[in-house]
Amino acid sequence: MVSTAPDGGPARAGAACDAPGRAEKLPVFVLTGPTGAGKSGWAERLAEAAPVEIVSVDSALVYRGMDIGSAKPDRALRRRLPHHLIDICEPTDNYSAGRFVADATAAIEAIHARGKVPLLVGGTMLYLRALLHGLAQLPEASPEVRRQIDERAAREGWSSLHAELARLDPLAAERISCADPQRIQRALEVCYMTGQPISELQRDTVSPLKGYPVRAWALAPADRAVLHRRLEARFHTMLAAGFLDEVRSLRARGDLEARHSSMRAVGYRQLWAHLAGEYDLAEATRRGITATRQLAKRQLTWMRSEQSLNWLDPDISMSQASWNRDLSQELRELGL
RNA sequence: GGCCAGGUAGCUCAGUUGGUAGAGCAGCGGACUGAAAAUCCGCGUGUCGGUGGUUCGAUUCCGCCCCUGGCCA
Repeated sequence: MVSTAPDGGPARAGAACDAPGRAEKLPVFVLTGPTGAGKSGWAERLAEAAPVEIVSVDSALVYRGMDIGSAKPDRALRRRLPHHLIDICEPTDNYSAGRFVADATAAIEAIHARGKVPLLVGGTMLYLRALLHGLAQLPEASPEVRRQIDERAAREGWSSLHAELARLDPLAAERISCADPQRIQRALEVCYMTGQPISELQRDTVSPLKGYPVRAWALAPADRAVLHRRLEARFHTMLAAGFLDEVRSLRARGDLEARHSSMRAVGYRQLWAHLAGEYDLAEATRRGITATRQLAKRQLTWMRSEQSLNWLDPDISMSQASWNRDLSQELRELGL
């Protein structure tokens, strides 16, 4: 039995919001949406007008040195308006949903303690769901256990490991495809480390945000073709801004490899492969744009299943202004 | 102008000894609990370039025409 990480569970989440003299908990705002929809710009405008601080919900922005290809808000902007959970680890690290929940919960509490409202901005939907709906108390990834599982997979094949999972945790095996190595590995890892089936451990989870009034919006063009055009243009803009050099210097560090999860991010992965000689720049560009579209599509699938979202179309003029006005008004009524 | 090779899904192509066709990619939908910008699952009707002929039946065989690429003039 392995002890779970001190993730800051539900018990801790309640404490910081009991700001002195305030009976009601301060709200948490969420602005999500597919990549390229314009979330950052909207968040920036609101943060200029209202007492909110931005908390990034993004699995790529956490990494230092990944700026252009991740469309990271620049330093000047971050100096002017506080942003949290950006540049908090090295691209050689493996950041995770568990670390995000801990970090985001701490950031939210700190912002509330300052008498401000956190504005969660980003499109990493696993992270957002983990925050909104909770994450089970599970052990962190163990490189050693994963290495052993990988070795067995190389010898016996993943279907054999899926069969083992079916013995140890029939429920999980039923949910997980025998062609999905990543989930088979994780489920087995948890079984080995805790002696319990992951499906059992996942059974009851509590949101770290339980008790906070949450207001959530999704920013997305109603027309998918509009988003596609924007994503293609943005990829070319990134290249013109030095994206390829950025990836070149990440490779030049010498300690990063294609297998690191940071280097599997959209765009980085394809430019890395190009620099490794797998295909030319035109092909890398084509593939990068395709991968971006596919990412946006997967994000939208998550968002459709999230009931609490209010949908906004960035192309309807004046809607941003009225959104700003409404929220600023709401915050004034809270005495902020 | 002549010869050759092609013209089949948005793209690259396979195939039908004549019974109106299927892969990869793209796209679309879905799943998702410490790698999540990850990892997986599902979805294939398209005048088979046009037109005439042979045939019960033509995308398939034959004639003519159009388009693309190559070679020769």
